[in-house]
Amino acid sequence: MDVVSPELNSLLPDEIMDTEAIEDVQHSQPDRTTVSSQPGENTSVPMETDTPVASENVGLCSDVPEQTQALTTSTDSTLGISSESQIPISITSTASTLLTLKPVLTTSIATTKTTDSVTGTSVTTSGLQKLSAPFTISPANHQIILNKVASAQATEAAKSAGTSPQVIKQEGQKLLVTAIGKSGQPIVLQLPHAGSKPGVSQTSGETKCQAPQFKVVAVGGRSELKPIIGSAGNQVTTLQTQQLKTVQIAKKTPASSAAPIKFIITKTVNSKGLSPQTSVPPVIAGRVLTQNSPVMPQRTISLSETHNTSIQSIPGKKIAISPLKTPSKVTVVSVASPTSNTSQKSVALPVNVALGQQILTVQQSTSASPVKLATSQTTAQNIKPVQTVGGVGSSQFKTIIPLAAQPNVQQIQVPGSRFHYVRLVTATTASSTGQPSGPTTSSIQTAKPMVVSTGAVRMSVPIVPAQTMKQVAPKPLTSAAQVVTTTQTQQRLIMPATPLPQIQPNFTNLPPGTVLAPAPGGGNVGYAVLPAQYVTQLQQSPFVTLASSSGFPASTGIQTQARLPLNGLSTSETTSRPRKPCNCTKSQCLKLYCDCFANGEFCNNCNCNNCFNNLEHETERLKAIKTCLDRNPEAFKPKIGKGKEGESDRRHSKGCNCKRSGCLKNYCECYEAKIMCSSICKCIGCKNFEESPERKTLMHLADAAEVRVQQQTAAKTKLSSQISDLLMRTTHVISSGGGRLPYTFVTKEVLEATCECLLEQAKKAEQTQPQAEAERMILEEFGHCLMRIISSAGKAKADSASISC
DNA sequence: GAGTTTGAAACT
DNA sequence: CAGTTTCAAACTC
Repeated sequence: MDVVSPELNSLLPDEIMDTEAIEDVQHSQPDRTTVSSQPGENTSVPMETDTPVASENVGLCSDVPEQTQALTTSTDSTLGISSESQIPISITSTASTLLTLKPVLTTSIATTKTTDSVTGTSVTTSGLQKLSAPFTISPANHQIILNKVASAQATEAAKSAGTSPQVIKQEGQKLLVTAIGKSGQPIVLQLPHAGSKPGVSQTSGETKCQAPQFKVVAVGGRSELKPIIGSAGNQVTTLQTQQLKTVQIAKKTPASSAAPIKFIITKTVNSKGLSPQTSVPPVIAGRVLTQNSPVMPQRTISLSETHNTSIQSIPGKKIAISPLKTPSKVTVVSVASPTSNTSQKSVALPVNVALGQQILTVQQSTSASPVKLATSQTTAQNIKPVQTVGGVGSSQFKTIIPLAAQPNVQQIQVPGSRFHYVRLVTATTASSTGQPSGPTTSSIQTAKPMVVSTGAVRMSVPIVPAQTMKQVAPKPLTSAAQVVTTTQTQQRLIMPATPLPQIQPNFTNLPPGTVLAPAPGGGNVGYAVLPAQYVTQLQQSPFVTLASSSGFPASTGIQTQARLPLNGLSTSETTSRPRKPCNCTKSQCLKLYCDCFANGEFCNNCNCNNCFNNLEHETERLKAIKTCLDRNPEAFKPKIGKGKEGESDRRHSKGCNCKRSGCLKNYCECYEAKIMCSSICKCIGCKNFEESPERKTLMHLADAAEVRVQQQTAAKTKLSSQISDLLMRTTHVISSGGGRLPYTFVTKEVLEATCECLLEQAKKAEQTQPQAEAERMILEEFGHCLMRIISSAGKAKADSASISC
């Protein structure tokens, strides 16, 4: 995948490549630089859909009106992140994050330049949420460490970097990082060195020469650093991931110092070229539809649409995604790579999050692009690995995405991708259109499919105003892209963010499917946590689906397809074992008694009564979640996690309390998770330990039973195959006529004739004595009849053959 | 399938 | 924190 070169950018239509759209926010809206956006501020402008051009690039742009959250390097070289004591950073991660940036690659960062001085590179992420996650900055190393969960780790990391950790709180500086990474994957934003002072203080000339930089370092693994360096001089250095995925920040060189700095962040995701084996070409989501006018209805533009042809026609499959005439909007692109081997994986879809004012463009690029990629991890800045981000041992895929003021979330599902993409939709906008949307509505205001061309995979993403989105069937696209609309029932995957000010929990504790609104006065940000099963759906479904925020039918199959790692089991383990439907009768599925609820899933195809664990009872559900979290902040974390440091085995986080089962029945959570009890268990009469003879016996029995089952299954399969094969042959023979079996000639007429012959013979035999002789005569006659039948059959076969010849 | 057992979750 | 109750899954018949 090529990165659009500056030259090429200049040739591109402004609406596409105009990086100026990523404008100097401070200039135009200086007062917006603070994070705290007032509620309702964003609501007027709906987020547009981005439609990527069919290419290997992934671009995602989301615009958030009036809300700028930019992290800029200040003149004093301190990093500030803005407003309200909390840094607007959204980090999503859990052990398995939906929008997951693979350990290696990871970070999707929306950056935009905020200062017109330009030199300073500012990293802006938009729409961010409150930073509940610890955020530390290491001035010495010019690093910002974002930690999702505990700050202790961040602190340590900062210390390891040689500096004391700092909390960034600087007015006017906002940082949005939409980084979705696995837990344990810290994201480090590396700032320009203090000495270089790339910030506002620099002159334009300095800008050009010195190339103010901002570095985004995504730490994929605990030990991996993925720094991304963006410079003003059209050069971006990216530490490439093992998967050859690159995050690039292309910056259009300003013609003059006065010109705003434009950034294009390009990230190569599963680029075809890089992963030729990939069966599914990378997805490009490319084009972000932004609206300048608050009243504009949402639009989804298909990638195949003609207005994108300019992009598509670009050789090298270069995609330039830029804010469409929305200078002050930010598109946050989340690009993640699912697994370490994900270079093989096909699809990465940009996340379109309606958050900031600035648009970040993500593109795939190749080495040929103006963006330079550096594979060396030893960048000028010492990047210290930081602690994990996200819940430890969290096995659930969760994505937390900042939401706009009155956000509604639409989910984008990408086949073949483990990422979940969420589109946030301002509800008020939808209502402002005055057009109620209904099922199968295809109007622009109500539902317009976004098509993402992924090469072999095409996705149709209906985007519908959240509040009016009820059972909106995806509209088939008739564009040249030949997008096929899924016939699958529209699924609502994410709950609209409703005010839930009290909830300021650790994000990792939130169950998937939860959208949390910001605390009062905390700004227009909310959080969306997406269930992991969506990922599965992404992988299974050839389409991209945007989830509506309401009217989620219980019949949809999402919940039953849950693939969340359960009880510490790997995803693969759970993949083959769909979660059982619950049978709750009294809890309304809003207590942890309910497995669905406990796993952060909506009930679906369950047998529960009076179920409130669905989108139709969002309020109740959110309250229940809050209650659970109040009671136990770890309530939604996986119970099975890593043991103590150095222990490789999984173990129950709390331990069991079994008294009668000997911990050898599924009543025991340890046993159920196929792990042994540990010292933290309070069980009585435990037999679930390594040397336990009972346990060994049980295991042997279980193994034997499993083997038996497998054998039986294999036998059944084989038998079935043989029968099927036999039937196939028979059918073929019969249908061909050449091999008709004799019995097929025993027609009714033949039968009657035979019977007549036998009766006649019997009459004759009656006159014959003894009886044995009579029977012999009848049997002989029967033999003759059979011979005649067979003879006739043979003759017919011969005739048939001769005819066919 | 109904009834029992079990232990986590919820409650006091 | 401990004891009790509630709950739904696991289990038995």
